[in-house]
Amino acid sequence: MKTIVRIFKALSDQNRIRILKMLQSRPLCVCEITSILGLATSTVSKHLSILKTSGLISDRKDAKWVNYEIDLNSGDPEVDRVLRLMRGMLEKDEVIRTDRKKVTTVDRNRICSTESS
Amino acid sequence: MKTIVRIFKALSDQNRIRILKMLQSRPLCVCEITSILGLATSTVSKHLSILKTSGLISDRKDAKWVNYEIDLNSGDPEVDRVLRLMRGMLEKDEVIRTDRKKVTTVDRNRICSTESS
DNA sequence: TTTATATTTCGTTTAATAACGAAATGAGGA
DNA sequence: TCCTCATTTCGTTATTAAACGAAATATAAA
Repeated sequence: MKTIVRIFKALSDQNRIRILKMLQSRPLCVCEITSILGLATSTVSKHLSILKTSGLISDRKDAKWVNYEIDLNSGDPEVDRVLRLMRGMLEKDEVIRTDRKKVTTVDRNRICSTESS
Repeated sequence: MKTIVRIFKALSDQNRIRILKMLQSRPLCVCEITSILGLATSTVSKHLSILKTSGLISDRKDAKWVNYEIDLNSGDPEVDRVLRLMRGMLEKDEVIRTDRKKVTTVDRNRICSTESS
């Protein structure tokens, strides 16, 4: 039960839903997500840790970046069910659509470092 | 998007999940739910209003009671999807199982009024 | 119309959450 | 080793949420 509540809590925030929907396109690093959401890095990092604790996503080191990705084969059938649900949701939402476009054009080598947006 | 966030917020509380799972058995009035959860009436009423605002449940007056029930054919496909998801979830959870048992034996004519549990 | 009772609303308190900037961590490259 | 830079953690602040009891509503019965 605690697991399920944790999953729904993870999804009960607009920014975390946006992150999850972005990750459906491809794995992203913290700074890419930060530049799309327009939040502080520390805030995004916190959102990602909440999603990770819920089991919906996982992280993987890649050179100096940490890539976050949707955790398929998490082993938890409840997580899989929710991830399938999220696949079909919000596909026509305007916020999600523009986030998706940004995901295709964002370049971590430009975006990150000292520069902004 | 706001609708979806509202739905997940509604489900991000253990007591509200318990209520929703109870309502899968049959419609219940506020005092029946109150006696099973062991919370104050006003608290349960608030939980029910949150679930209702999310579109997951609806209420119907019946004599001096207000029956709450799962809102099938809500018209909203996202609500239907989530309700279907919840159907298959937590079926083996201990808390949910004991709640279900209590639902079958609870009698609003005895439970309500001045008496407790 | 009065009384009883089921439910909602109000006001308050306490706990949880989201946001930020600054400082700490940790891994790669010079 | 030392520096750089992406990320996390820490400390703080402001907002939201959950709980309660008391008071207000509303409906049935007397």
